Formats: sequence, C-alpha cells, structure tokens
Amino acid sequence: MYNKIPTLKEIAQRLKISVSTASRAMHNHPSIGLRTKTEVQQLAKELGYEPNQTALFFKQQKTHVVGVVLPNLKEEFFSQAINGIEYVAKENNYSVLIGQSHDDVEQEKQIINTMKNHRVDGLIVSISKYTKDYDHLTALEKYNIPVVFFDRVPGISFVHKVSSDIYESTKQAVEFLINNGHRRIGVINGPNEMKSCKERTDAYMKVLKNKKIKIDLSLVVFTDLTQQKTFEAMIELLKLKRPPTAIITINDYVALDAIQYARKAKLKINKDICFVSYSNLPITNYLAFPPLASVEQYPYEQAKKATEILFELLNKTNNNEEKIFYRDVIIKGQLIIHKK
Amino acid sequence: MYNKIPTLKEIAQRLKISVSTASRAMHNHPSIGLRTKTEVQQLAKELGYEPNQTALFFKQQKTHVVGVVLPNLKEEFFSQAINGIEYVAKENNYSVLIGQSHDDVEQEKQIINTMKNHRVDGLIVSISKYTKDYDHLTALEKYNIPVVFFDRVPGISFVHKVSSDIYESTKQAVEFLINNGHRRIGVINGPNEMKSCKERTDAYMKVLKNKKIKIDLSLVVFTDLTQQKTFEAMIELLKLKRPPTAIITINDYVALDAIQYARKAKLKINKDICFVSYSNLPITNYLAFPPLASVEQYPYEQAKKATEILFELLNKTNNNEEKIFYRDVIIKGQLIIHKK
DNA sequence: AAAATCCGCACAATCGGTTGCATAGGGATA
DNA sequence: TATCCCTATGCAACCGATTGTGCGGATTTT
Repeated sequence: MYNKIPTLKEIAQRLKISVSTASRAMHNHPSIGLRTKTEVQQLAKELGYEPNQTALFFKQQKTHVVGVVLPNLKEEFFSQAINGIEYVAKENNYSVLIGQSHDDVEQEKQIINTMKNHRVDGLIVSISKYTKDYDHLTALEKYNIPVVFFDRVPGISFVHKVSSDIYESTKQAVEFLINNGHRRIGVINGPNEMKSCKERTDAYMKVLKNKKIKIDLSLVVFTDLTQQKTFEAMIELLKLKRPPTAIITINDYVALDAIQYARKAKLKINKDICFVSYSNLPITNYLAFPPLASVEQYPYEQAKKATEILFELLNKTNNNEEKIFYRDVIIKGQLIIHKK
Repeated sequence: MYNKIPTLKEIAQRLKISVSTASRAMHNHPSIGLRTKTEVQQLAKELGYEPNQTALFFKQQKTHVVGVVLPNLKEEFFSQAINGIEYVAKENNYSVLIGQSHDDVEQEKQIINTMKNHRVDGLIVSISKYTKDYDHLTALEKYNIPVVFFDRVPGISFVHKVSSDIYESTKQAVEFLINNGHRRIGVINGPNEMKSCKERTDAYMKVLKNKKIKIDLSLVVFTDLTQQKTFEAMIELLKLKRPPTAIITINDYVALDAIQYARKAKLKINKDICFVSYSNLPITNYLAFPPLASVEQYPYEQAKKATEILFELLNKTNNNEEKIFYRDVIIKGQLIIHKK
C-alpha cells in the first residue's frame, strides 16, 4: 500500500485551515498566528512534507535545474568538469540534468530541445566536435535561458564562454620541444573547424616562424580523434622522408594510441620520438610510456567558472534594455613535464 | 528583447479560440473541426510550440525524468553505466538527472531527497561504499517511486537489483591463479560490509578449501579503496614471512596503485608477483604492466538492464493488491586474460 | 414546422504552491 | 455604545496543459 507524498493541501485539511494559511505558516509569514504556525510546522515535520519543486516552477518560473550537454562522460576531462558543475549547482540548490551528444550534432540538438521542454533554468555546454552552427543554442537565449560554454566553445563572440588558452599552451609546448632540440615537430590535430584545433595550428606556425624553423605542412595532420584515424596519421607521419622526432597530439587519449602505434613500429618512446599532449590525464601516471609532457587544462576549474557565470546570469534581474555583455574567460593551461 | 517560450494559451489567443480547443487540436481529437485543427497545428509549428514538460507533470503525475545516483563519474565503470541508462531512458523519452554521492552517505541521502522533491519518476542507484541502512531509499518505494539498484547493491532482498556475479567471478579468478601455480594468493579487498567484498572473501575461502590449500587470513586485507590504504595493504602483504605470489585486487584502480607500489619495491610484475583484478578498464590496454587478468563486469549492460527493469515497473499499472515481486538479476562477469 | 440529432467549440476543474486582497471578529479608543 | 483598527485567516487567481461536461446552432428526421 502506497502513501502519497505529502502536500500542503493535506496538511491544511488535517488542521482544518486553508492551503494559503498553511503555505504562509511554512514560510513564517508575520500575519500568521503563532499557534497555527507551530501546528503547521509540526505536522509538516511529522509527515516529512517538502515543497514540490515541479509545482514551484509555476509561480517562480524556475525549475532549479541546470542542463549540461557535453560530448561524453567517458573522458575523464568531462567527468571532472561535471564535478565542478555539480559543486556550484549544489551551492545554489540546483540539480543537474545531463545529456551526452556523443559528438553527434543531431543528438546535441535533440538533447537541447528536450532540456528546453523541461524548462531548465540555464545550460552549460561543451559542443560536439562537428557542431558548426549554433542556432539551436543561441535560440535558447532568445527564450531567456542563458547558455555558458566551456572548453569546446563556439568560435563566435556573442556567447558566454570559458575555455583553455590553447594558443598560448601550444606555443609553450612547441617551444619546449624546440628547446629540447627538436626541429621536426609533427602535429596530430583534430578537425580544423574546432576552434581549439585552429589555435593549435596557428600557434605552431607562429613559434616555428619566430624561431626561423621552416614550416613543413605535411607534418600537420588532421584527424577526427578516433583510434583508427590516429593510426592513419601516424602512418602518414612516419612514412615521411624526414619523419618528425616529436609529435604534439590533440589530447592524451590520442597520444596513447599514437604511442601504442609508435611502439609497434619499434620506435623508442622519448628517444626516437617524443610526444607532447593535452589534458594531463591522471591515468598517464600509471603508464610505462607516458607523453613527455601534457598541458593541464583544468577541466574542474573551467566548468566551475562556467557554472558560476551561469548563476550570475540567472541571478541578474534581466534588464531587457541593458546591452548584454558576453563573458569570455580564459583559464590558463599549464605544461606539465612528466618525470621519467 | 526576449521572446516567451510559446504556450497553448498564446496559440489560442491568436486564433481566438479557447485553450482547450487548442489542446485538443494538437492531439487530433475527433471533436475538433478540420479547419481549426490545421490552423492550430500550423501556428504551433510556426511558433515552435512544444508542450511544457513541467506543466504536464500535473495532469499526468509524470516528470519524464529518471534520477541516477552513483558514487562518482570519474571511474569509467560508472560513466559507461550512464551510457546504458541514457540509452534506455532516451528510448522511453526520458531525461536523466544525475547526482554523485562521492561515497558519502550524507550526500547520498541529500541527493535522493532532492530527487524526490523534483518528483523523478524512478531512480537508478549504485550505493556508496559506506551505505549500510537503506531507509532513505526504501522510503521512496512507499511513495511509489520505484528504485532499481545496480552493481553496488544492498544486501537485502526486498529491493530490485542488477549486479555482477562477484562470487562466481572470484572463484574463477582464484582458480585461474591456482592453475597457474600460485598457492599464496593475497586479496586486497574493500570494506567487508560491501556485499561484493564479502562475496569475494567467501569465494576465495571456498576455492582454497576445495583445493585443500591452507587458508591464511593474514593474506586478506580490507581497505577503503584509497591509494593510501592500498599502499598500506601492500606493505602489510609484502612484509609477511611468506608474502603472496599473486594478489587479487578489488578493482583496476586499486590494481594500478598496487602494481605501482610493487614496482617501487623492485618486484617484477607478472613474474615475482601477479595481479588479478576487476573492471577490465580499457585503459589497462595502454599499460606496460597491466594486471594479468581482470574480471569484465559489463557496466553498460548492468545499467541498461537496471533501467529496463525500472521502466517495466513504471509502465506497470501499479496494482496495490498485487504482491511485489522483487527482481534480482545477475549479470555474469568474465575473466579476461590480458595477453602479455 | 416541430423535434431530435450531432458537430464543434467553450467552460471549468484540476494538479501544488504562492500571494494580493478581502473580511470576520475581537479589542481598544473615543 | 459606536467607531476604528488590527490580527489572523480565507478566497481566488495564477502558472500550462488536459479533459469531462455543457451548449449553441445547424442539419436531419418525422
């Protein structure tokens, strides 16, 4: 036999008072008599009454839910990000609705639409690697549902975003390799439409130019981050007349595959060929052949900051007049040199 | 300037009809004239109208949200599980509200309470390693919110659960080691209150007894799965007069720490000492010194099955009379031998 | 031509909680 | 004793969508 979750109505009926009185009594409204107040609060406690969030939505137009859309949770980068989001959400008494796009634009659109229909108060988004137009996202802003992007952010200016300074980190990475004597540096990059990938390429070129090292475009390969494509990229790089002595990979997962391939090709890691990567996954500590260095991108901090911005936007009495000031926060990365 | 998310009311006002007519028109109700129907549906499309899930809750008493509570998403085991949950949820047009307990009982209680207040239709739960009483969970069933546990399930019978057959897998693991000539087999186990840990111990004893190998209880160490405790466990095991030649660890993360310690202690992995573990994390493929074997526990399948059961429960017209039949599904594990 | 039928739509209640406004009833003041 | 005021409470509207019921008007039937 099931009980119902207690409602104000029930409390009111039992005490033979009106629902409105019960409501006010719960909120310690001054116009309610002390006796009634204590009676109501007492009974509420006994029954374990707590207000129905779903019902509250009507009056307050707030669901107290933030939506999170990201490519996948499998990557530790994103599960750490979730922790940052959850932390801030909790502080603000919010819950987190999660959807994974699995790097599929259609799924991303669907998820975001579902979240709209659930009337999430705001959204934290890291876009899929193939997302090129952002209409499904900017549309939400029209409905006054703020969206803050992190890490995988769109390359447009009229959105709020928090991202890692890939350009700067990449410069450091390339300089680090050059200082270690490398002149032939390969890049296994992601799709060049991704903002961060373009920054990698640009930074790479910039440093080589500064250091007066000849740029060889056959050293820069674009992939879709799958293991298959990584292997193909390695084949391509290794069969060059003058193959690279160091390779920068777009992230540690790709680095792992690339290193695996290099080992199969009988290359000595960190001797015949060096790898530098991004993400600085904890798991690399357990590897016999980790990348030589990896750029820590602080996913927790990125996501935390993005969520803080979201709550700033939510708490702002949204003045239609005021011109929107779009936030663009950069979280500096750090090149972590792994001790051998 | 912001637009409002379109509502039925708006459509009704524009067409100068009542809201109820608009609603029926959207649902192709037979009593609505063809002309009105097409007008409404046309306008709905133009405005991008879609029903407000939150409002729907009132009439249908369904939020179309399932709650998921698990220790953390960082472990790939759980992020894979989420995929299984998300998959089934999506099939049923449901969204997923996520909370991590971080293995803290208080947080677990809070999250579950929040989920209750959000009126999730059902819950998928993997309990924290310290959860010993289940009142906060079984209470939900009283409110007719079904709960299905997976992997970390309570050791009580009157709940629905899907779990891995740890007892059987552990027998296989121990037999595997014995067949490879090991006689001194250590166990780095988790807290013995965890159902799965007790099963490990029991299975271990059982096999040794069957094989007439003397049981030495100093070979079985209980930890809380932290790196610190794992190191301490290793110290304890290695300082024994006759230290183990093989160690079974509760999961791959613990195995990684244990292996790391063993290497620091100058032991040759898979020679001086072997490791067998649980989870079969993909990452172990990249390790130079992976455990010799690991029990694949199929988190995706476990979680998928748990969610399927949840939807069975949700779709059942809940007959108060009928005695509840509690599901207890076992997903068989498989001992995966890593090729060296 | 009066009565029965039926189509197409509107009204109103409902879900749970909040909140502006009205009001009963008791005590204080003139 | 009449007037005023104030306290404590109730009423009702509202949020968005659904759904049972009721009804006007046109068509069909007798």
